[in-house]
Amino acid sequence: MTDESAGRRREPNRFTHRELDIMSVLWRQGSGTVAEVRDALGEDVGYTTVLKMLQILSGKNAVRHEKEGRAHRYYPLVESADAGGSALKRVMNKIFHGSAELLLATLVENREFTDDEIARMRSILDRAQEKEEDR
Amino acid sequence: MTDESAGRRREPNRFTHRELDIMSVLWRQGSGTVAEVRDALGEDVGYTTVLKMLQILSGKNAVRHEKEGRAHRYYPLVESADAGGSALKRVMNKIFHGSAELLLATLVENREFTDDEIARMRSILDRAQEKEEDR
DNA sequence: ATCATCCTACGAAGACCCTCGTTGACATCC
DNA sequence: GGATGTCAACGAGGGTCTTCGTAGGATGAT
Repeated sequence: MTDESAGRRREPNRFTHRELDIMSVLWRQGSGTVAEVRDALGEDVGYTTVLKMLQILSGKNAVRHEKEGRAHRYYPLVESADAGGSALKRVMNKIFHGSAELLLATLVENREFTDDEIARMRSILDRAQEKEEDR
Repeated sequence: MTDESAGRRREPNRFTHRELDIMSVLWRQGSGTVAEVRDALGEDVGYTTVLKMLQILSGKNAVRHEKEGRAHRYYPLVESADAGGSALKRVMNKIFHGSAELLLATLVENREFTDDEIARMRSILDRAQEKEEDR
């Protein structure tokens, strides 16, 4: 049975659970060798497991690697903002009926923010509105 | 190999892709029989597939069902806000380094909002700030 | 040279996900 | 009564995901 007929999506920038763990490390740290990524994952994952995941991600063109000594250093090719945009879209559509407001409301309900954070979030909205008015 | 030792998460309110499709229908419509859910999914999915997914979701206590004539009517037990909160947390932590601001910025970058929408989002932030000041 | 260490590469094991075919129950229509 | 249609239940098939064992190459120490 093919992916398509099985109904599986091959959306761009979509990662499996473990792939996302790995990408998360690379986004945070900019790059990493297998050993570095493995250390950064708090969990107890085998060395070859991490290597395998990075090889799979290479196959998907989500990362690239360069030789560094005897090892390889991996760099993310997919931007976190792109992956995040896809993920947010999916969450917004499937769970929040396509409503960004509902999404934002849930976000602020589940965490407390400082005044500063709220101010910065407000200015993000201000900028979006200015852009809107320019059109 | 158990789930735990395999490193798989059994996080609450976490759904597979297809499960989320089904839950999404139930959240939108409040409830549904197998046939109704199947119709609501735009895609071409077999009847027994939808039934099976609903049975799986029952096993996870994500839905419950009542007899209705010869059929069963399914109701969501998990709230969409709960599932959304978990999903947002995961996206925020894995992709946006735990930054809600970065998340919001990506959200507004990927979609254009009307003045009204932005105003309502702003008032969501206002309310969050008031709550903060009360403490 | 020999050994230990660190690395990549390969492939298989097993859990998981999603699919649907088949069966049997029950109702309705002719 | 027999044919038809709708339904739940079960289970198997095949793809995906994640794991790691093993092999083999390179490097450095003894």
